[in-house]
Amino acid sequence: MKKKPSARRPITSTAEFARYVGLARTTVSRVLNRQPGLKSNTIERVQRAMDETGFTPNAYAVHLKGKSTSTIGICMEDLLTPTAVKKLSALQRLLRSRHYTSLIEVLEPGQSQRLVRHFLSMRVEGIVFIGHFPPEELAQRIAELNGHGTPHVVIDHVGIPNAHSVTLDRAGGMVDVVNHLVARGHRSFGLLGISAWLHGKLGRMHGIIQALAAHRLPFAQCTRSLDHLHKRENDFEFGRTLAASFATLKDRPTAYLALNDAIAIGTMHGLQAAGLDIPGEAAVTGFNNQEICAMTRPTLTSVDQQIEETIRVGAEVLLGQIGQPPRSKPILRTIEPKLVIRQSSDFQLG
Amino acid sequence: MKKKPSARRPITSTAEFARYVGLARTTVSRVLNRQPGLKSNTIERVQRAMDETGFTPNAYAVHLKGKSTSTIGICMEDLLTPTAVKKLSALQRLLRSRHYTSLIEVLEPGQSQRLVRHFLSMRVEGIVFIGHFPPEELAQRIAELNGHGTPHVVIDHVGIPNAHSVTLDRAGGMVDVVNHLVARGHRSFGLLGISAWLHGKLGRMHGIIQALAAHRLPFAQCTRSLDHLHKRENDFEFGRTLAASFATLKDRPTAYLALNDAIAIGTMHGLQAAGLDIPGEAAVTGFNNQEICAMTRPTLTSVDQQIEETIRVGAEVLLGQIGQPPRSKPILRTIEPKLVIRQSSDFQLG
DNA sequence: CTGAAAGCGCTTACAG
DNA sequence: CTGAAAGCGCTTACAG
Repeated sequence: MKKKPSARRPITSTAEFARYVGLARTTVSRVLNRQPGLKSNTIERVQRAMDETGFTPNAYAVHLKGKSTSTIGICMEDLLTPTAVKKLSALQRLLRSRHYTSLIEVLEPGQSQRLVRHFLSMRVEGIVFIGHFPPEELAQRIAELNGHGTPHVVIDHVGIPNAHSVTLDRAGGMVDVVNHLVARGHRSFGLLGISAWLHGKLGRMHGIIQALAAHRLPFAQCTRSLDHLHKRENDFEFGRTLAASFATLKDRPTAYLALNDAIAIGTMHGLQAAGLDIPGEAAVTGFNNQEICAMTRPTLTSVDQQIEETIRVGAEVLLGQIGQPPRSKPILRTIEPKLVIRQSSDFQLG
Repeated sequence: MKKKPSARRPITSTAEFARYVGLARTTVSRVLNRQPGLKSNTIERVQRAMDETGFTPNAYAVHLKGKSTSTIGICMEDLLTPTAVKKLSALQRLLRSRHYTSLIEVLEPGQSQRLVRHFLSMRVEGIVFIGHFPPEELAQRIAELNGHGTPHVVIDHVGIPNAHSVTLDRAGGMVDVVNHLVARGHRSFGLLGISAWLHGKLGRMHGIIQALAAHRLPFAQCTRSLDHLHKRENDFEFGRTLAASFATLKDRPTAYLALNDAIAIGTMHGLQAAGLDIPGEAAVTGFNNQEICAMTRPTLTSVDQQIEETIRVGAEVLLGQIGQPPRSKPILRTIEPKLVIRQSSDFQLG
């Protein structure tokens, strides 16, 4: 039976604690820092006293004496999307295994400078940005960190000058999707939410164009977008209304490529509500490969972001900078996503 | 155009910084701490110099001088379930608005003492536990914190001795579910994953029994559980196989109450695969009211946890302890969940 | 506003 | 192992 912790004022300094144990402050410090040349009896006495009193050395004093903080700042766009959270979770676990503590903060609009200052005042050894941020603001922060010599890595956000970054090759993902659908006999494609030409060569649009060209399918004739007809607020609803509009078209596409899983699922609902069979009369694909893809009817083909790999590489890029001279050129690493074929597209046309 | 931050060694102390600004260290400290009686010109000079150099005062030194850390430790069971993440997100936002910094950690099995020590060494002003933990271990940590006089609150986990806690009235949620289904004409209920008699009066089972009794429906005759037939690994699959087994029963229940949304959705798949119409031939309800409930076919009736309210109350309980003498009796607050009726159960039986 | 000084709780040589 | 001492980067009276 463990002794009940005393309800009196807790011990707050090594001096007080050393008096309690009956050892010198120096000796206690040595035990706490696992230094060699100590009698096992002494170590035990200190351990026991720590259990009895619950004493913990003040981290602020420890680090003030020059000991590295072993702390990494993680700046999140939000904690709302499953992929963002998975990245955070994977990163935190990985950092923890390397004995780093994470300082996790969600960036509120316009607060990036304040947030980075907070991280710096906590003397973090590096900062990770996960998600999408106002580009000029992020660029400014990266410039400051580079000026400071504080390591960083930007995950997901492509195109920030002088930023070390890790990005998903979304183009490659769409190439796989298009190849798969073409192999299943599809020649006409509805694009849902993929109207923006983002991310240059790593962007979805680039991949779609590239893949179609490789099959000698003219992009303009083979693809159709109705994004302009509907407002995107709730992704699921957006997909549903898009699908409803597509369903009324005379020569409607046989395959539907959605920006993400929620839009894809909404699309399936919309098409099914219009009496269309999936995948018999229409193939649908999502993006992100959330758990939910296995729970829909039919199950949804999607593109997996390879989050573990992304985070592994991100951490490598970040930790590789610690204690090294600053790099002159930004590091750019690309992650290849992976197509996961499920029922919603797995049907051979005519 | 902002000046490019200098690439030279950053300024790391007020002494150095004061020299840079051309003011006394004392004066700089006063500006940083927004103390009165300073010329606006002086304040501006310091501000400008901070922008130029990116200098941030060392938080470890600041707090060592006795300034409160304004830090709260948040101990999460995991970051895997949407509800857990929503709670974390809401809590962090709320604490931030009160000018508290969050230290977020995920508890790895058996590491609770180490984690709490880490929080204490960071001199947090309180600790929040979110999720379910090994009860004896959590009880031990709570005892230690009480001994220390460190404020805490336990969210979700009921029954920890001497813990201040906020819990969902799951019984109340199930009462609402049962009342709703009885009103729709149901008299026989399949229980999916709800075989354990957890949480006493706040537990689901208690609510189901209570509600059935109020309608003079004998619990033993009216409910059926097949949980023992299948192993619960993946909740969705668990629901699917449970439903398949229920479908083979001669006198199968007309309504199905699932432990959570994933099981409910699996159940819908299983029942539909057996050719049953939902809600025409079987009603299904979930628990947690995740976004996904609006994306299934049919959409899923579920019980909303009222996360914002839970977190609001949790923060109130925690922050209310700071700077106050320790309470002799633990605070227990209950949150009432809210039934959200959707298609999966919204059908009047014969 | 300046400047010198004390002290927060540690770690780390140093001499015994 | 002990004990006295210096110093990390701050804040806060205190005298000018």
